[in-house]
Amino acid sequence: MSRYLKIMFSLSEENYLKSIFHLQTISGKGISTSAIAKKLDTKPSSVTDMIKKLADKQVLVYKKYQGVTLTNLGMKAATSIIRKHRLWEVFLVEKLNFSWDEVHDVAEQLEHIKSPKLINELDEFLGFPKKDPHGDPIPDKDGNFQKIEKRLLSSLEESQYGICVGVNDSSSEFLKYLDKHQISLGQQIKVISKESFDGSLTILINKKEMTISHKISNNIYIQS
Amino acid sequence: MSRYLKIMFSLSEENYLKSIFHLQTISGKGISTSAIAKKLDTKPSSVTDMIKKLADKQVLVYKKYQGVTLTNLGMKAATSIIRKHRLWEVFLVEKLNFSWDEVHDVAEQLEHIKSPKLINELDEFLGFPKKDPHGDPIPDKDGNFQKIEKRLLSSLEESQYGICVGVNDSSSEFLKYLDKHQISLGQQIKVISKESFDGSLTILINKKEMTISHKISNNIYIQS
DNA sequence: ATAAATTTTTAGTCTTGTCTAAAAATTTAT
DNA sequence: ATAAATTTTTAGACAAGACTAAAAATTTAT
Repeated sequence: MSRYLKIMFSLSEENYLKSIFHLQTISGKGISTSAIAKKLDTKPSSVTDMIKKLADKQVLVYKKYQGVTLTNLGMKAATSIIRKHRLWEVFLVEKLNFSWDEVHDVAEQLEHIKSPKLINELDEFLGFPKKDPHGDPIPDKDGNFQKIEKRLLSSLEESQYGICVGVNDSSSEFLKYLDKHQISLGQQIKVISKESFDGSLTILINKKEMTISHKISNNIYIQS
Repeated sequence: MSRYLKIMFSLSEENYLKSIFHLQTISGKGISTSAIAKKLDTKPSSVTDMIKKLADKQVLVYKKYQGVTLTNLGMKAATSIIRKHRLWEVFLVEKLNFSWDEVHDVAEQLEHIKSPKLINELDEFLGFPKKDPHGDPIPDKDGNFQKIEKRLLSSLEESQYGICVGVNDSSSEFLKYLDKHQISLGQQIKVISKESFDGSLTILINKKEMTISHKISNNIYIQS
């Protein structure tokens, strides 16, 4: 048997776990109180309180003033929430006519529904998708997911190219920008020139040339 | 315009609204504090507190010691929650292989998801169903739903018959009982004899005779 | 290496929704 | 019609999760 009892998490606890997981996949190190506070749009003092609760529940390791790290248990819990979030996103886009910039808020709610049968049946219903509408990998039932080696578009040099495979910023504003300029997943992007002064790129996409700022290219993931 | 601002309800408030609505459709009169407490498995004192809050929000009328009645606003809010609950039940049974005794707990969670687009798209995706898996009518976008004139099986007399159109008790135990004895929606049921002493019925269903207690026949709805 | 700035934690408060115990009102019974 | 039983409300407390303000620890700067 893999576990004796399923620990239950409150809505708030789940949001903390998810945020810490995301911060951890980017920055490796122990995650600071203030980083979590910023991500969750709350106060550092509130984070300290919650961190203690989660440490008691064995999902993370906490040493005063030194930030936190998820334990294996915490990683599993976080992955399970992310699996739910991304499967619901696929459902919303593929079955319910949502566009990729509309799914996030609803998926944030749906990810907290507790029912193992629900999520596994949904997975099957959707044909066991491997990626969500933003190109992010969907963990399977056991929490495993393919690490796609992706780079930021901003890291490409002149005359290099790649396929757009994901976005870093999933905000509605950014996704609408991409739609407006007809940039979507799976498209080939070639760098025509790179401006060293401000990092802006002139790219070839859809047989059209366009110039994008560093802020844009720094939020688009590509694969070679 | 039908309204200027959409009032938001907490999870708890929504559960109160739904319970009061259900109690009101059965017993007509003002709903007592203790009836609500029983339905929600909570204490009367807690109910009094919540009732005051809901009265402030104009969704019900409350006079001390006299029970409560939903206002039109409250009816609308309750109907909207019931619409969501029943649509999700259809989804679970028709798309995700849930049986009718498994849907309730999950639908209780899903009914609180807030997104008008989500529920209207789901409605369309399911082909605008008119009834949920237990035979209960699904309110449309505007809150209207067909009142099906249904009677309790227990009210039938000898040699009368009807079609099974719904259940009063949606508990998993009761639904499993029905499954085990092959009683399902749409089936014809004929009363062979009625025992006046304990109200038990001998019925003909599926070309088979069987005897059921009053408690069972009092939880099955039929239509002539 | 010590002072200044920043970050983190603590202590105490607030809100939501619940509870218990006791008081008040209502209903039922004699 | 008054007493007894029941129901409802009030008052005060508690847990979760957040906040503010102040104290403590750490990091940065001189």
